[in-house]
Parts: sequence; C-alpha cells; structure tokens
Amino acid sequence: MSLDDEYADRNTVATTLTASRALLGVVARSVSKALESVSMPQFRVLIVLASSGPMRMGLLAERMNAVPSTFSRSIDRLVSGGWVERIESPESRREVIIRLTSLGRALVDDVTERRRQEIAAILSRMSSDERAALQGALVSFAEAAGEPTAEELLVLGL
Amino acid sequence: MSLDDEYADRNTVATTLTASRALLGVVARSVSKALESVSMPQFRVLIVLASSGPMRMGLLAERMNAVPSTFSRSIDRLVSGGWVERIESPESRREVIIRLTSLGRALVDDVTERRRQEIAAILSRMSSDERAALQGALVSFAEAAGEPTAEELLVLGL
DNA sequence: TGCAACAATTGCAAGCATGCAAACTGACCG
DNA sequence: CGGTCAGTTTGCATGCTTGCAATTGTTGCA
Repeated sequence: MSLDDEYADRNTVATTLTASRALLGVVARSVSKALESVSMPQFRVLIVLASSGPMRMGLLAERMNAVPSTFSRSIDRLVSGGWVERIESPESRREVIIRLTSLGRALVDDVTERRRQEIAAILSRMSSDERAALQGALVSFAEAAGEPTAEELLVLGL
Repeated sequence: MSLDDEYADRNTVATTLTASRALLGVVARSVSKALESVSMPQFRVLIVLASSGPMRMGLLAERMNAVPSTFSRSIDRLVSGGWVERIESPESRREVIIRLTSLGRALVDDVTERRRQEIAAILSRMSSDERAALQGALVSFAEAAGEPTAEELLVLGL
C-alpha cells in the first residue's frame, strides 16, 4: 500500500466515524420515543420477538443472556404493560410461549418505520448521483464489515 | 422524482439500514469490554469528561439529564472505582470539579482506539476504489444527515 | 406407579439509576 | 454581621435488572 493510500485510509476512517455518529443519531432518535414506554432491556425483548416470532420462555431468556428467574419477572412487567402475553404451548403444558400483543408490535413497528423515514429524508437531501454512489459504497462496506451478531447488538440494547 | 429514482431510493434506504447495523456492531463491540468495568450511564459520564474536560458537578449533571442528587451518587461509584476524582474548584470552594483519572481516560481511549482499528480493518478489506468511493459518499451523507446532538446520542449511551 | 429430568416461577438479596425534600457549607450583599 | 442564594450532598423511597436457591407443576421413562 502506498503512502497516499495510507493517508486516504486515515481520512476514510475519520469520515466513517463521522458518518457512523450520524447514523447512530438516527437510531437513537428512532428509539427514544419508545423508551418513554419501556426500558431498554424490555425493548430488546420486543425486538427479538418481532423478528423471530413467539418463543418459549427459556429460549427467549437464553437469547437475552438472562437467567430464567430474572427474565420471568421482566416478562411480568411487559405483560402488565400490555406489550406481550403469555400463552400456553401446544407442545407441552409446562412450557410458556411469549408473544407480542398488537400493542407491542405497534411499538416496534413505529420505531422501525421512524428510522426508515428519517433515512429516506436524509437521502432526499442528496442528489441522485450522490445517492447512487452511496448505494454502491455502502454495499461494499456492509460486505466487508459483515453482519453483527445479535449478541453484539445486545450490548447497545438493539 | 422519477419512478426509477423512487425505486433506487427504497433500495438505498434498505442498504443504509444494513450498513447502519454493521456500524452499530462496530460500536457495540468497541464498548462491550468497557462495560465489564462500568455501567452504561457511568461510561457516558466518562465520555463527556473525555471530550469536554473536567467539569463542575452541576453542569455535568445537567449534561447527563440527571438530577444533582442522583448524579452525586453516580459519581460516588465512579470515584470508588477509581475512574474519576473530585477536586476542589479554583473558582469557589463550594464547587466541586470532576476530572477523569488516568485510569478513566485509559478506559475511554481504549474504546475509541478499538473502534478506530476495527473500522480500519473493515476498510482494509475493501479495494482502493471502493474506499475512495465510500469516502466521497459518506461525506455527502454526513452532510445531509447533520451532526446528532450529544443529547440524542446519550440515549444509546454514547 | 414412581422417580428423575425439565420448565417455569417465587423467595430472597444485592446493585444501580432515579427523584423529591431536607440539610449543609460557602459565597455574596445589604 | 446576618440573611439569602448557590452548589453539593444526604435521607428516604421506588423501580428495574440481576443471580442463586428452592418450589411447583409437567413430562417421560423405568
């Protein structure tokens, strides 16, 4: 790699960090309203349920890296808030399935939609050429970065 | 805007969301080690101190959107962990200044550096052409997005 | 039928964040 | 010098998360 390349790299790292702050801002704004209703750990539960569907208690607890006892009480709170419901498993009577209520789904959808809209708004402030360039660039970036695991995102409450 | 443009937009929104997940992964990984030592709200305090320098108790509390009484006890915990220290103000003897210890600074620096390195690693997996394209695209994106306020990022613990 | 494993919950306990009200010390002013 | 205000800390209380140990109910197997 030439010196010029290295210089460009440092620059690109800085630019990427700046852009990442902007994107984090979008994410943060999209969840902030939901956080008036539920806590961050609670919201994570809703996210998992929204993306993976209804799930057995123990499995869900494992996904959240939580001990079942802890988790049971978190679910208590989500149930009393009306965000999820406990239903009996068709498999076995000792299993309990957790399912989003329509209220819970609406909360998650609202966040997703808010995020989508804000990104669309940002893109609309760019020229078509810029958008096209961004599209290509982000595809290769995402490819190089790889998908983060759910466990990793969990740290940030996502 | 033409129909083609709208189609491209939807695509770009999706791509941007994917890229934002990748970036969130980077951020999450960079802080996860620090979160073994301090809590997220505590880490936010360290971040603010690192970027804005030592600060008066009340001011810092205001920045964190916290009531002084709450905040005083958060600082207690950070002090006993050795991350920050209370020093007397040269201005007035009733003011208390909070300052990062070298330990606290090291913690923040480590996270920052980790993040920087990982982004550099991702960029190194892209071709020079791709990097160059990304650089330009992200500049225009960041411009269109604008800088998020500290208050917004605070939601995510950043 | 009875016993062992499984799934979830409850009892008990700790730590952190949060807020309101009160106390305390230092600064400032008349 | 006494009163008032500013800045911080403590008293008291609540809620959420977390974990370990014990309990309840269910299943499956011997």
